[in-house]
Amino acid sequence: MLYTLTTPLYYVNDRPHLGSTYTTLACDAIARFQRLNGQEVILITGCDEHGLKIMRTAEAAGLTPQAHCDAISERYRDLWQRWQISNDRFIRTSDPRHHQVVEQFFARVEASGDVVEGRQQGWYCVACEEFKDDPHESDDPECPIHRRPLEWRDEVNLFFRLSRYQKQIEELVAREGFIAPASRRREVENFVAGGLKDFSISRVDLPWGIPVPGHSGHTFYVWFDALLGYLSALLEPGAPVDLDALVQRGWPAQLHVIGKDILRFHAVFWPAMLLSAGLELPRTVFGHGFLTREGQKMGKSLGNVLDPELLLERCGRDAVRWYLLRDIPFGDDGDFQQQRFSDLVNNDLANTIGNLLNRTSSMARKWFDGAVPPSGEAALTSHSLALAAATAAERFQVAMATLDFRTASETVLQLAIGANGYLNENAPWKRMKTAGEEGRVGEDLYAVLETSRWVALLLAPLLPDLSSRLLDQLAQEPIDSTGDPHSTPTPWQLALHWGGLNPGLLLPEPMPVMQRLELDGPL
RNA sequence: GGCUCGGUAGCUCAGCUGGUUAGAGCGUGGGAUUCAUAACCCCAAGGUCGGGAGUUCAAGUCUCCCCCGAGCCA
Repeated sequence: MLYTLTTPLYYVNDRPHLGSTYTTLACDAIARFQRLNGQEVILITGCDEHGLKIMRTAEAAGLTPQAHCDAISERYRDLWQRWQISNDRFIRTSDPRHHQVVEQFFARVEASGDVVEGRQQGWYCVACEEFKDDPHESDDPECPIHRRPLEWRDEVNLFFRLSRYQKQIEELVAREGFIAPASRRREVENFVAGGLKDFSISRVDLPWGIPVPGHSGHTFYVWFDALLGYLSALLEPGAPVDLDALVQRGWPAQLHVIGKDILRFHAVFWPAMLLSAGLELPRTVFGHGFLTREGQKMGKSLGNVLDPELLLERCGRDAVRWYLLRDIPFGDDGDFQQQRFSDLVNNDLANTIGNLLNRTSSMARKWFDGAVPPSGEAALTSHSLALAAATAAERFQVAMATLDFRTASETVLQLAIGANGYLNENAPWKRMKTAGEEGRVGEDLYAVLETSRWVALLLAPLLPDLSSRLLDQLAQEPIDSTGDPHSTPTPWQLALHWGGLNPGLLLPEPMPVMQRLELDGPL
């Protein structure tokens, strides 16, 4: 079975920010984890490019909308590449084939009798691309979110008859596991319980959009078109556009990962649209929280925006991934604190995990001819570290499967802490001074080296780079979490087998696998 | 205004269906050690679990009221 998961299709209004990077990193970790376990994964990301806001942004920059979208979407594509995101697709809603998908989808919705004309009158926020119900002062109303003036609109639009799906959506939304984390479910339930209203799916006089077939002058409302990008991303290159074929190509998605602000679109409007078109519904919609910085909202006006490009350059992939995945409960809001960021990276990655391997490897090399020592008793699965490793791997699997990156990370870390403790307890450097203890020293070192190998393996989906550097220091092949599916047990699963490290294997000269972060001045 | 979600050690958070002296990591202080990226290991201090009332043999954990923060809807 295919495991399809999606990031949002990011709106090309502006360059990528940390929020979208966070979402994308998390999805990448999930995708890698699933692949390691043998799933054939399709990780979809991309850009949402239509709408009035884009048109105006482009105008302000003196560009055509297309040129503007080309430029921004390229930045996204490039950024994800530099973060080594293992996305399988990158869809742009200005793609001509996406237009065809939208047309076909609309035809189905229309055939279901779910498209009606209606008059839409009210105050409109261009930034939200939404009508605002009843602003307080009608003289000079502004958007409460964007603090920008609303524009009066009075137009005849096409409406999607969402109200017909009241019952089905109620059931869907109440379903265990559809909306995650569960703490967000009630809000959506209440919204649905309030009665679903038909919503407009077209705009008039908006040239930067996909024309609605059979309704000249109308283009599709951005959201209607954007959500369909998830389908377009699954099209087979070159083959004719056929919605029915998508079932073979990975639809329905197992998981939509989104920011909590767009939960409603994904958990209410989107499923109703799919029902209308006779397509299957996604299994889970996960709304994660937002990031603040040192307790404050990030924003241009405050000038405290954390730039993902800068973060990548100055701190590297592993550091940022670790901090975001390990320290922020996925789903909750999180606060980026620089001190904590460098504390965690230095303590966990450089000191605990990196140094563990470093100290052990150098002892092994010094006293066992530069190689992995004979395993002896340490090869037994009843060895205390073997047991710890097995338990950690089990917990890790459960945590990752439930998107609990925090617990998963902590589990790996605890394994490394345990191994460090084991070394201090058994003090091979002391034992080595008494004759006849070499055997025991070798066993202890073996057990710790083997544990390090497990640490490296478990880190593969979370920190693929550090994982390979650790494995490299252990003279092991890196684990590929980007490629084609493997039948189970997969190479990764097979590698997670106590005793997999071969005694006698020559160890490379120890080098720090993780540089400590020395950040002077704010990022 | 209605609703939702939070309010647990200096910080970030765990605490399942109520039950021994409330936990972890970071930070702080002390000790031990030298294999190692001044790293690792051990120990300690620090909490009237937002406030109040109630249910119970027993409440951080249930009920009600209030306060604070974030958000959704008006």
